[in-house]
Amino acid sequence: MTDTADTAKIVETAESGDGRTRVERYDPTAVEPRWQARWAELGLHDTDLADTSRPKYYMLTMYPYPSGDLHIGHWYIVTPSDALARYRRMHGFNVFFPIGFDAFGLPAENAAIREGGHPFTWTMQNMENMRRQFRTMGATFSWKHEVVTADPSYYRWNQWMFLRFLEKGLAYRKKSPVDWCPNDGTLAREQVEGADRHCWRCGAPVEKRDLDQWYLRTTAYADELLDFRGIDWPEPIRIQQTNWIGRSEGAEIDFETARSDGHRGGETLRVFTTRPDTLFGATFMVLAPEHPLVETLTAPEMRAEVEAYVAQAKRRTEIDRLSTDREKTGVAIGASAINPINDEQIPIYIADYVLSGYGTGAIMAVPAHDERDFAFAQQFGLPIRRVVAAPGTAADGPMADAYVAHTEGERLVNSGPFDGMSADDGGKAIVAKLAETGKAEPKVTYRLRDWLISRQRYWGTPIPIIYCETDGIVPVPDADLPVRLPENVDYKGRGDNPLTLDEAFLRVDCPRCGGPARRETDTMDTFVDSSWYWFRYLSPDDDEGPVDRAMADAWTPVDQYTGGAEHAVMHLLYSRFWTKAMRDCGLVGQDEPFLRLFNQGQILGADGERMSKSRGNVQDPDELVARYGADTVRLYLMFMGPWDQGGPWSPTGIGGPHHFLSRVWTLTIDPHGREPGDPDAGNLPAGEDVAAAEARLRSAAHRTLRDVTADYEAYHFNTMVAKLMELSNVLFRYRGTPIAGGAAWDEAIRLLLLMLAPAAPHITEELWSRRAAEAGREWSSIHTESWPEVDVAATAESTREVPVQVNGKLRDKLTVAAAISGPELEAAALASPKVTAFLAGRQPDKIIVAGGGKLINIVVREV
RNA sequence: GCCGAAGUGGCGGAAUGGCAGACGCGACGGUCUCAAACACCGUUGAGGGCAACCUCGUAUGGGUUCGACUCCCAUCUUCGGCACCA
Repeated sequence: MTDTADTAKIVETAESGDGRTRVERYDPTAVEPRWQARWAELGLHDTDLADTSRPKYYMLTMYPYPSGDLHIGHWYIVTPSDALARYRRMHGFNVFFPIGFDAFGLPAENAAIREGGHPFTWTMQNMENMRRQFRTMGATFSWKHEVVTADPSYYRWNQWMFLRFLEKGLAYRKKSPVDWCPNDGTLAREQVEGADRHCWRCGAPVEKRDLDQWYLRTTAYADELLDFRGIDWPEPIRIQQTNWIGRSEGAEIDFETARSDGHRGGETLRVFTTRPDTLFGATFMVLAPEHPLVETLTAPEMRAEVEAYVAQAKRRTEIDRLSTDREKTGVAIGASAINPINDEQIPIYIADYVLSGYGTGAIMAVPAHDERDFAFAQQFGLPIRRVVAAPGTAADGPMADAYVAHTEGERLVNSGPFDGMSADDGGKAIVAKLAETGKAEPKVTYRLRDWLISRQRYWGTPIPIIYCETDGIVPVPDADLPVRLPENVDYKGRGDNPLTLDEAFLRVDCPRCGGPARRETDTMDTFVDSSWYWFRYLSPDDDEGPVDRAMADAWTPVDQYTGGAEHAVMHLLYSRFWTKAMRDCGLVGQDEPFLRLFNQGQILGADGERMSKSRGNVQDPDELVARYGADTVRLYLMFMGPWDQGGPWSPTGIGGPHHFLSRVWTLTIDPHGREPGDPDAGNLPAGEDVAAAEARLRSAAHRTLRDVTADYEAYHFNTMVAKLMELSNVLFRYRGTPIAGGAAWDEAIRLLLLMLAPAAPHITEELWSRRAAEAGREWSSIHTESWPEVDVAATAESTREVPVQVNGKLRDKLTVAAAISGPELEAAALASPKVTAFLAGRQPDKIIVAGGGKLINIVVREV
């Protein structure tokens, strides 16, 4: 890859009348498009996936939703990722850095309903605009591997894999409630507004409606998903996923309902508890309002009240129901249960703090040892009986709070034959006792629920299922895939799914009996698309299967995945699940999708809110690129702060990086220039001769290289840029002096450009080409260079500064030989006049030489 | 509410047990200029002092340590997620 044809000549510097040199100024608009075109022409970023001569590196960023325009948040994700991709290439890796679009989803439908267009058109136009904007960044995406999830060649494989999961028993159908508007059909969470829960479009009150829907069995992998061995993920994400999965060990225990007026008793009520040791403390029982036995158990005189409560609970959100802050509500249903361990009769309540989807939807309430049960018991005047006592605590007597935590030496009390056992042993013994008669068994439950993938919407992957009157649920045969979305749809300005009205789509012959049948009209959650897209980048046009196994084996797992922490428990967990499910279908040979994860922060609008068109707080990068150039915008985004932090967007300060790049430009093309304003211009610093100055410059350059390399590795881009600025400041100090343009200077410039190249690819490429031209070398891209090596010898220093503290307060700084010994350092510190003044004749009690002589602290008793 | 994260100059931030405020923005002063812009050099946490210097200071209150922005406990505030936004 060599070429000299359009390499610019170094610009002549001319003396102007005022004695100042006039050099060509840094003009990114002239430089950037030229190099972008050149890189594209040379195919610099099109990864050859078949090349095995170099080690592979799969660099992935979360693909964008084509919302319309790229905003500065997209740049914030991509810019450092691109810098890393370039950095890894300089280390000899064959880097794959693909891009695509998460093209299905709600906003496209909203636009279609609002504007009367088609989600397809809206999405395609947005993608075209975003592709253009991505190109102005100079990102090294491998465009020829692009994936668009709304394309039948992609979603076909969602359908195909769904059918494999169905065969494996990983997909199933179940009734479950949705938020329903009579005019606009199923509503998403964000489409339900206000405390009274009304439809965002038409304002109608939102109802719950039970629909038959498709689930994926994520819970089958719950234990495996808790195992993070072999992947290097941030601890907060691992903790969040662990808590989300929420593994609880405990027991299921059967209570029988008691005979009473109008009720014969004898039904089994199974509860799940993590605290079987507290069974003697169960003073009432609580069912979820949705529990199937509520209907049969409710006493006639309670029926009206219970039904009203059930209706009210249905309208509450889960967050609201689980709030421990809210006053406890509930209703006694007029029935009792019998505690199997002591035959005690306890009343049955329904309350919305018990959820039907967790455990068995019923609990034994132990107010003495559970905070929510305690609050409920207080509210309803129910007995609170202590059954676990910490050492020194009386077995009886009033309790001000639930005793939940465990204490060393605690014992069961008020628990009949189990009194005196530890909570742990007692729980096991109680379960074992009941297990003899089949009334209890040890059980593990999870907070994690199976994944509901059915969506009552048009703009998604059709679920490939046919309903036949004789054959029931019939999968679409593989040969008939993809089930395509019909193109002509009419939303009629409403939110419900137009597929349900499309006769041509709906009517189909049953693949088994040939009789009349009906297609499933639900489509898949868009999280299905994003659960495996990185495999498809490797073989986007493959029509034999979803993944090319050989490619997947060679290139996955992904080495580095970058995206927002807001995806901690959904997308990132679904992707892990999907990979494991694919593995179990024999499609891939790995357990985990992403080896290393990094969560970059989120750029908010200037108002501190999430950027969105409706808020009008979106920062358009095009404007900034036109004004400062892509390199400045890239550098500013990296310099703003730590990458994992994000924060409100403010362009204040973008002048800093621009200024820095201008200085790099000036240093490279005009080393001998001088500016007025510096009284020392042209002179070496006092006390330095040429040799000392060159040694100092080399030392600065190689220290910078050492530190910048560490910062790239640790993704500390803000300090990386700061260190390059420091080096440029050092170089500016030597500009116009006798060492400017010499060997040490030239080496420092070379290192500076190489270190800056991944972050600011255009200006470095331009300056690199000019240096080549000046030296009469043939051009080759700076982006094909190797990362330079640190000269450790050059970084050594003969003296260093040691802070001296007295009682932890800084009192002096000593300049000492770098190789000074500990005792010598102590002696020097004690000899310091400032130190002796503070000691005022007192003998030091202790002298601490910290960090191998990095700091000295003299401790002396205060008088 | 529950789970996770973050609070440091006028502003973005640096320092992850050892010199608080690197680097940059802004502001102020200067050089250059007829002038302005650009560029370049310098000053810039607060308070006190002529000065050398001193005191205070990392959301708040406590603790551990020779030494705490950093570790522990409690509190406050802000942000992300809570299963149909992506």
